[in-house]
Amino acid sequence: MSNNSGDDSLKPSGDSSGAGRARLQDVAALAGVSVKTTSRVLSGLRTSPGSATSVLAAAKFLRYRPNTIARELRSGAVSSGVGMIVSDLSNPFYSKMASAAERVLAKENLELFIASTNEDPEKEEGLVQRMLERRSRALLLVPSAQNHSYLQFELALGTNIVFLDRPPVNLLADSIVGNDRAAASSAMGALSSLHPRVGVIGDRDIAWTARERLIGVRQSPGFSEAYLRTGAHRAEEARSLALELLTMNDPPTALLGLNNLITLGILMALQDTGQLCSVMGFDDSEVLGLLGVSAVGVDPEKVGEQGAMRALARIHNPDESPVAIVLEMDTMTRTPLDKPIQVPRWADL
Amino acid sequence: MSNNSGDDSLKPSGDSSGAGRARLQDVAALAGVSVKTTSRVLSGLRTSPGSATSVLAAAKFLRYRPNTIARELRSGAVSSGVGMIVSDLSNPFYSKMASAAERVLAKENLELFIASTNEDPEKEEGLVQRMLERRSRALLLVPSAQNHSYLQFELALGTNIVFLDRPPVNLLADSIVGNDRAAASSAMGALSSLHPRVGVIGDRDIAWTARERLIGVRQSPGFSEAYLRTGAHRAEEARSLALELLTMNDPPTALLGLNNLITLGILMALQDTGQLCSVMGFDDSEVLGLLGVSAVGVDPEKVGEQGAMRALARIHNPDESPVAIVLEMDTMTRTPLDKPIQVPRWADL
DNA sequence: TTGATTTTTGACAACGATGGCAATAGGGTT
DNA sequence: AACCCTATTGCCATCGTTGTCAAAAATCAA
Repeated sequence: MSNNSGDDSLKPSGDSSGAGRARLQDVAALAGVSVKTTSRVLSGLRTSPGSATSVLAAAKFLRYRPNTIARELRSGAVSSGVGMIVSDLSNPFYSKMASAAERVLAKENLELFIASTNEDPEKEEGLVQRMLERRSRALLLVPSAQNHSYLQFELALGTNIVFLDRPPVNLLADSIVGNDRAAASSAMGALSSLHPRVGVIGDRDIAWTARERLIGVRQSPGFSEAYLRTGAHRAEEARSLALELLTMNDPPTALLGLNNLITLGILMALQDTGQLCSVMGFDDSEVLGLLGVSAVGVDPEKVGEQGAMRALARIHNPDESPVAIVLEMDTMTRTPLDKPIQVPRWADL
Repeated sequence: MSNNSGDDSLKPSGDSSGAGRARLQDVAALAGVSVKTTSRVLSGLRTSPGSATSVLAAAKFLRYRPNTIARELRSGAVSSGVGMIVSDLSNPFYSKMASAAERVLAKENLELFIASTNEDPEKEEGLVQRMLERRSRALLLVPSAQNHSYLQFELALGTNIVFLDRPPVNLLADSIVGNDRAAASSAMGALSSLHPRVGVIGDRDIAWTARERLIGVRQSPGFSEAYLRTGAHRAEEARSLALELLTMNDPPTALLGLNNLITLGILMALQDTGQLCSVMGFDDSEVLGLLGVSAVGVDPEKVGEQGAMRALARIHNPDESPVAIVLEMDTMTRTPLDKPIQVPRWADL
């Protein structure tokens, strides 16, 4: 009852670093009960009302905050965090994905660590390893690398890995992707049934989505290599490539942008030349909505949400076999595809 | 030398959960040295070449990965993660901020946890507490709450907290904010010197930035309450409010949007009515650039970057006194402010 | 060869929390 | 009053890693 006289191992004091924070032991000493009882009260297990009140009072007085690190170590060194690795967090496409995932995970009291590869495949494995060293409960991965066999061992160890937007290569794991190839094919088909010459601008072929879209476009009747330009990664690069196409002798009367930044570049080019041209783009956004540009793509929020749910499902039922979810891509038709897009040329004013 | 016969406490086996991962102890046993020597080799401390090679080989063979949780617990229960709490990760303004912070922190091998309050002040304290329970090295906070005295104690304990975009209330802590009031005032001044009637659309006054911008606008000569509408939080709400102003008997000839989503709503309204109207907006974005809308604001990447750097500085030198950095807001003039903005009315086609 | 010095090593204890289990206190029944 | 049964409690070990410190081994000088 009164072992609070002659205390010994109380070491918290005014150290400049993280010290000074109350530990369970400190709360126990103040409340006059054992550490274990304190732990029990704070985790809501059965205790006598007496110890409950004194422990709660002591905890409040000392502003006790449990130490997640210690708790996680004790309970099997499994973190309550989920790692997410995206290729570029500043791209709204991925940040929306991250946001949706965060929203889903927060409901289950799981936190989200985020890291960005900046499309550097070399960086991917390093970041993945760091997430694994943290013993994340799951990993949401927008892969940049071309080979994921390095994850085989982790997967066998029971790590939950979900691939977002792009499937794993040489690995059997959960994935949420869109049917990029078919969507690209049908977008190209729709445009080329209305236009004699359709220009296509594509990304560097680092990402799976970029490659799939290219394949789809090439498969479509009406496609011509002469009107294809690839290698654009930022909007500015796409702008130059679009200008190349638009200044040809027989310029295309429609342009297809194979991702959101590229489509932006196309619009900039149209603004530069003032040409009349239909446009269609991958990955919808506010700009496209406002300018009436038709778009095709998956909703990144849906990918993030489904990915997070997939991870939760796997956490709760680890022995399920991998599921590959393919989301249908929605086409949003705004300006009819035979009509040109108007981009205001404000710089002339 | 050969204590690998008659091993005892080796417990990793085919458990379905996180078990099965090699521990330092397993590597040590295989390499035939003590746990401590193993630890030393792996952290690059001086050892004999012999133990170094055998340990490294064993670690590689067993695919050993250090356990960050245990490591952090041992070294003072301080995490190598930095927490970031934003109001809305799906808003590009904040995701760019987060992206820039992540980039800076990654260079120092610090990870980033992200959580979103969705502008709910109630949620803020809970999320902050969870980050603190993780013993984050620092906290980057875009605050929603109106009072931060609850952080006084944490600050005294040596937690590094940096406020981003909005300053702390009732607390002395590092902050990186813009001079919203002055910028709003001068934007309003610029517009009203050219236009007889300037309409202003503002946010709900939950955020400090929203309140400051309103104050600035009100202080400016030429301001009229009759042409102010507030309470817009999403683009759609701003669109309705803008329509209200545009359908008045004496509609404004210029509109000022007090944040990025609002300005988007204004553009949608102009598209609806087809009216000629100048526009200026807070927080620059691609849409505004493409449509030639002038903008004023801080670069969110700069806020994120500076905030992260501030946190790093404080981690390295904890006894520094709090610094409040005020970033000048840049004005980006595109379409001259007396000229109307053209928003293509594609829906009529 | 001996002793002094340096290098390399391993036993042990910690970090802060929780699970297992035995000890104790409390309450009820005969 | 003696018993049993349950509710409550506290001791100890443990999670995986690293700091401390002293022992052991290797190196060097005389």
